[in-house]
Amino acid sequence: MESKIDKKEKMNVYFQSLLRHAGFKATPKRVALLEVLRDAKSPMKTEDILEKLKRTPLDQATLYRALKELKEANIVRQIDFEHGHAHYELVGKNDHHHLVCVRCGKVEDFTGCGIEAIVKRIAKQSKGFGEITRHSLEFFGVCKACKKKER
Amino acid sequence: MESKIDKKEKMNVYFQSLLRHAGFKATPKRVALLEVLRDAKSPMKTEDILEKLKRTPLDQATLYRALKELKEANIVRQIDFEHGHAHYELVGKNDHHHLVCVRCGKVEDFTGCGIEAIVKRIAKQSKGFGEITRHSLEFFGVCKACKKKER
DNA sequence: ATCACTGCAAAGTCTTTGCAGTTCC
DNA sequence: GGAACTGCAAAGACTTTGCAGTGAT
Repeated sequence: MESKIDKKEKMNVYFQSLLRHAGFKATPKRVALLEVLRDAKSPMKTEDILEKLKRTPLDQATLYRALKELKEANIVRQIDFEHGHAHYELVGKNDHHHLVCVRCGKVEDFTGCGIEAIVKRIAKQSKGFGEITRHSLEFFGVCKACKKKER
Repeated sequence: MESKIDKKEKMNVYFQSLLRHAGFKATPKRVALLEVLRDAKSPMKTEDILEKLKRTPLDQATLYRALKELKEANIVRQIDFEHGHAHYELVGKNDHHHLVCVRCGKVEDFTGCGIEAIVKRIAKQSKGFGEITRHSLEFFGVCKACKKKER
């Protein structure tokens, strides 16, 4: 179990340095926030982030401010699952999207979608845009569990 | 100019029949709403829809209710440009997405992105999802006009 | 010591709901 | 006539802002 502790410690240092390099102060709360996002299995909504941070309570205003700045620094990504509120995840690999169940909200990751070629083609074909920096791509459907309950 | 009038008249009839076939009543307000969306050059926010409908004033609650039902009937599509509010457009061709300028909000259409192959592959590879009904795909960048103003 | 960060309370924006009255079929 | 639609007012959900105090470098 020592290795697990070590890992967490190392990650703290990593997040501290990540924050400092982006021009932020490496406060315990921001490090804790990044740890929560790191440990999430899918993008989180603010309510769940605050719940997870109950040991280092964080004000919602502070959370929203931190998330906004982390987004601008490209450390955190905001995602819209059409649930009426935003979800957030750490920026990791780029080619990484989601399948969302429209019934139960379940989210499954999908990597390697190979959309880069499309992005390149669009950038070339577009008359008004010279630069495409980012794209949103989420898939919506019905998961097998919900499909089963159908009848 | 008569042909233009004819077209509008025909479209009224078309929208009326569209509404009725979907199980709605073909009220003048709903037809007018669909006409506004039809005439839009890019997806509209509710504020602009209400402004366009000033000749047949529509309550915002009624608008939101109508849009919700039209979405469920797959007559209207809701789109997220990350502007803090939803945009709506008529469902037309399916393979149709947008380039959004993150500075000025300008929207350019893009057709023929060819994502169907990706969707098929994802549906096949996914363990938990048997059915993918829809996807969101928007591109964000900086338009040439904003790029010019940069220095 | 300074400037970023934080909490608290309030406000802001977009969207939804309850209910009574109206309109379409 | 009845179910769907509408307007009005209020509430609800999510997010942002102002300001005074705290903490990291």
